[in-house]
Amino acid sequence: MTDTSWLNQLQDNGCRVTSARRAVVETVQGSPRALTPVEVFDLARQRYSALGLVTVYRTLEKLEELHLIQRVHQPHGCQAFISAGHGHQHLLLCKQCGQVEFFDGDDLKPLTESIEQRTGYQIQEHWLQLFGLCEKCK
Amino acid sequence: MTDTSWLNQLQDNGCRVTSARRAVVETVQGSPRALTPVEVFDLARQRYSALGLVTVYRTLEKLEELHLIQRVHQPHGCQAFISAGHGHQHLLLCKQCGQVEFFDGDDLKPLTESIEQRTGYQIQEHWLQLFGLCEKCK
DNA sequence: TTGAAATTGAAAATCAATTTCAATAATTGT
DNA sequence: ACAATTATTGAAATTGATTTTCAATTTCAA
Ligand SMILES: [Mn+2]
Ligand SMILES: [Mn+2]
Ligand SMILES: [Zn+2]
Ligand SMILES: [Zn+2]
Repeated sequence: MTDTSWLNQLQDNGCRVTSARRAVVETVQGSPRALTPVEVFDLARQRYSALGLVTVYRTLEKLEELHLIQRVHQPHGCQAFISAGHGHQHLLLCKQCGQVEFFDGDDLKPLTESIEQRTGYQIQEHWLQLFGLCEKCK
Repeated sequence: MTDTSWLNQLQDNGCRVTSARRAVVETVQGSPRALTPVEVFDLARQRYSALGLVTVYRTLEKLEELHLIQRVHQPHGCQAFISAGHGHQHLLLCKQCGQVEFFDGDDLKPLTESIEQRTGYQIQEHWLQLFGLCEKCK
């Protein structure tokens, strides 16, 4: 996913390419950790100083609709966003520095089937998130 | 966990037993689904009509401190609370009616060890949540 | 180049959550 | 039972995040 590609996808969905959007897109796309709207605002203004916070909210909303970013839920808050993972992936977060990694290969089928039998529920989705310390922080 | 026990635990931690707290405790404790502060407010006022929303927030805060309730994160929002699970348990939520069940017996050790090797992270915690349809709703 | 349509940021409005505070209610010691 | 002490209360004000409104500007297809 390159910078151009995010802007292209916006364009393909009837959006116009503007300086404000470029600044937001470049900021969020390059971040190794999840950013809140205000953090995006502060960082993106270094690229385009006339940027308004409202446009940050509006752009994040569009990027989330297109599944280019995703919301990250954490004990401290659930307002931050990160570049979306690809396919079936889950998040691994460093509790120290906030660095985000994606992983895949989790197999929850045995677990969910056993729980379906025990509870009578039909399981459709799961949320899985790991927390720990990254190589630098541990 | 009976009603008395929650109020006793509050009392043991230096809190007084009041009508307002009784109403909030009885409401949250008896709920099969997660409730937001405003939902607690509306339901608890049927028991004690003079209740204030501020007291709901304050009581929920205390109950969470004592680990008697826990916050439930969902796609639509992360403000709701439910009676806490016991020991190492995770949530199973009905997407239709919101009914909450707890389950245990998940074994993520093989997965986390493999991810520790792949990523160099030291994994400390995990969040797991299942979504689906309960017996009645499916 | 032109003009329609999307986008912008400032300001106002909304909504959830917290703080302040004087009045009230629960406990403690008598 | 009865004060005296202290926690608790709800109303109102405040804060902080997000959304809406709107007139001015910018983008882009023709
Ligand atoms: Mn998975
Ligand atoms: Mn587990
Ligand atoms: Zn780290
Ligand atoms: Zn259900």
